[in-house]
Amino acid sequence: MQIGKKYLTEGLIQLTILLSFIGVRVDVDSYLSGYYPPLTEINLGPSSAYTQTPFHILRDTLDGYGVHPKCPELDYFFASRRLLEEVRTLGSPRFHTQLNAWLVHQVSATDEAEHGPSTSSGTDTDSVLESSGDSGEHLSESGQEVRRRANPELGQGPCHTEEDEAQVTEEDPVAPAQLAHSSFLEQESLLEGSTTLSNPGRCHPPFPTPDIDWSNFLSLTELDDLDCLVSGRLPDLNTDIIGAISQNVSLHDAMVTSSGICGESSSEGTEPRSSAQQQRNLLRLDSTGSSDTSPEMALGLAALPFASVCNMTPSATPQGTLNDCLDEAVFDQINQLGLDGLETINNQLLGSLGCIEPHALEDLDSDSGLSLESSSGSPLSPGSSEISSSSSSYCEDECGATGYSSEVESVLSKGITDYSTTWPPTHPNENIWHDHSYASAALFNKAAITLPHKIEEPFSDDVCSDLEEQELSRDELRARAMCIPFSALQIVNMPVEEFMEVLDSYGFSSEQVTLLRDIRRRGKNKLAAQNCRKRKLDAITGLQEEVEMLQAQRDRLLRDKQLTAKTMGAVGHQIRQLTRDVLARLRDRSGQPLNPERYTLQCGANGRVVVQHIRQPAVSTSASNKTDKRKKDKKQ
DNA sequence: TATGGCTGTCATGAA
DNA sequence: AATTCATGACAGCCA
Repeated sequence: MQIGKKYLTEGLIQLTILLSFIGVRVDVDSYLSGYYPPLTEINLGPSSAYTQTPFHILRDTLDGYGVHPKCPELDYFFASRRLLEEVRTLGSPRFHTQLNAWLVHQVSATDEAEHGPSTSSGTDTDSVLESSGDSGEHLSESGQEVRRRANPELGQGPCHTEEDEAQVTEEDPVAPAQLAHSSFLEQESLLEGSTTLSNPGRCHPPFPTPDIDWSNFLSLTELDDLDCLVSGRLPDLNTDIIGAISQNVSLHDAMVTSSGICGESSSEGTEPRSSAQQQRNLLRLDSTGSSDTSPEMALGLAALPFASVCNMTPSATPQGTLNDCLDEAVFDQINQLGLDGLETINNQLLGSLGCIEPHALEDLDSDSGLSLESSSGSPLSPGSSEISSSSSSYCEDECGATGYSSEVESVLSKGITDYSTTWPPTHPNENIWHDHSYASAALFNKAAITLPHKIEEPFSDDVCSDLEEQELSRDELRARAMCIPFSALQIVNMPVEEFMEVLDSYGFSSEQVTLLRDIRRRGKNKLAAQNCRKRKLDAITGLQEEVEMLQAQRDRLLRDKQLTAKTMGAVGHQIRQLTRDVLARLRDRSGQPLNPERYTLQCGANGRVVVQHIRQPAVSTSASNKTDKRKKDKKQ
C-alpha cells in the first residue's frame, strides 16, 4: 500500500512537473468542486512551464528547515515537500492535495489487497503525504482537472469529455483508476526510458506528441493491469523512482521524464554507458550547484540545449538511470544543436590554429591560384589505389601540354610513388580547391606575408608532416617530387627578387629551376586567367545591363513619340475646326462667306491673324496626273 | 552519348 | 632582356 501510494505519488508529481514543463497546467480548482473531472486540456497560452523553476534555491531551505542536506531520509522528505511546493507554484496552491486524493483513492482499492507490506525503505511516504498535504481530509472532496496549456498538440490528444467527467466521481473507481494507470504508465515509461534511453539511437525527442501517451493512459481501465505492473515494477520503483524523486528535480529531469512518456517501451537492461553518454553526463544540469535563476531557462525549451551547455557542471549525484534518460533525451539535442557544432568548430579551430602554415593558408586562399591542378585530377589520395590512376591521368593530361619537361614528369612519377607512402589521404573537408572568387593581389600578398617561414626557412620535417594532410596540386606534387622546399603558393607569391634569390641560393638543378619557373608561371597565369574571366564576365554582365537599360530607354522614347504624335493630331484637328468656324463667319467683298477650301488662316509673327488665299491646286493636280501616267507607263 | 560550363594551361602580345 | 599581365585558344573534367 505504501509502496504503491508512494509510487503513484511520485509518479504523479513527476507527471505534473512534466506536464507543466511541456505547457500543461494542472488546475485543481475544479477538482475541488466536488467531483473528479478527468483530464481536460485547454490551451491557455504560455504557462509557468517556460520559466525556470529554481529548484536549487528550494533545496534544504524550503519551509525554513535547517535540515542537514546529507540526511537521506530528511532529504527525501523535504525533496518531496519541495516537489509538491514546486507543483503548487506551477499552477495551483492546492495541487498536492489533489495528488494525495488521487493516490489514496486509487491505490487503496488494489494495492493493499494484492501487495504485501512494502519492502522498500519508503516508510516515510505516508509522512510525506500527510505532511505535504495540508488538507488530507480533502481527499474525498477534491476533484481533479488537468488542463493542458500552451501545447497545441496536447489539445488534440484524447481528452476526457463531459461524460467522462460525469463518470469520474468519488464512488466511481474507474476514472481514478485511469488516472492511476496514467500515472503508472508515466512511471512505466519513465522506468523503461531510464533503461532504454541509454541507447542513443532509440531515444526520442524530449517532447513527443503526448497524444499517444494519453490514449495509452486512457486505454487502461483495469486496475489489475496496474497492480500487475506495479507488482512487477516494485523493485525498480524502490530504487529508481525513489532515487529519482528524492533528488532535486530540474528541467533536465523533467525533460527526460517526458521523453519517457513518449513511448520508450523497450525494457533493456542498463548497459554500460558509452563514452558519449558519459560525456553527456558531464553536461547535466546541476540544480544544486546552479544558484542563478538563469534566464536561459525562461527562453523556452528550444533554448535549453545551449543554456544547459552554458550551465553545465559535473553532477556528482548518483541519480541512477534517471539521468541516463536525461542524458539521452536532452543532450542528444544539445549535442546535435550545440556540442556537435561546437566540437566541429573547436576541431576546426584547433586544426587551423595548430597548423597555421602555408598549406592551411593555401586552402584558405585557394582562390589565389594555389589550387593548382585541382580540377583536372580528382583529389589525389596518396596512399590509396587511386594514386596510380590519378598520376596516370595527370601524365595523360600533361603529355599534350607544351612547356612541360619530360624529365620533370618522369621524376614526378617517381615522386608520386613516394608520396603514396609519405602523404596519407587528406580529409574530404579539406578538398576545397575550387574557390573561384576573384583573387586580388592584396590577398596574395597578405598570404605571402603571413607565411610563417621566410626564404631562409624552407619546409622542415614538421611542416612536411603537416602538409601530408593537405591536398596537393600537381605542381605541389611536382615540387615535392623534385625536392623543392617551397609550396606553390610561396613560389607564386614571392617577389621576383626573392624568387631569383631562391634560384640562386639553393643550388637547384636545371630541372628544379625549370620546374620552379613553370610553377610560378603557371600559377600567375592561372590567376591572370581567373581575373581575365572574371573581367569578361563582368563586362558581359555590364553590357547586358546596358543593353537592358538602352532597350528600356528606347521603349520609353517610342512611347513618348506616340504620345506626341497623338497630341499633335488632336491639336491639328482643333486648329482646322477653328479655321472653318472663323472662315464661315467671314465675308468676301461680294458679301459671300469664305470658302474654307480656298482660304486659310495664318498667324503672323506679331500675333495678327491673316486670311490667306490658298493657291489653286490645278498645276499640282496636273503634275500628279503626269506622275501617275509615268507610273502606269513604267508598269506597262 | 552529347553538351555546356568551369578550370588549368599554353601561346602570344603588350606594358 | 626579363618579367608580368591580359587574353584567345585548347583540352580535360563534370554535371
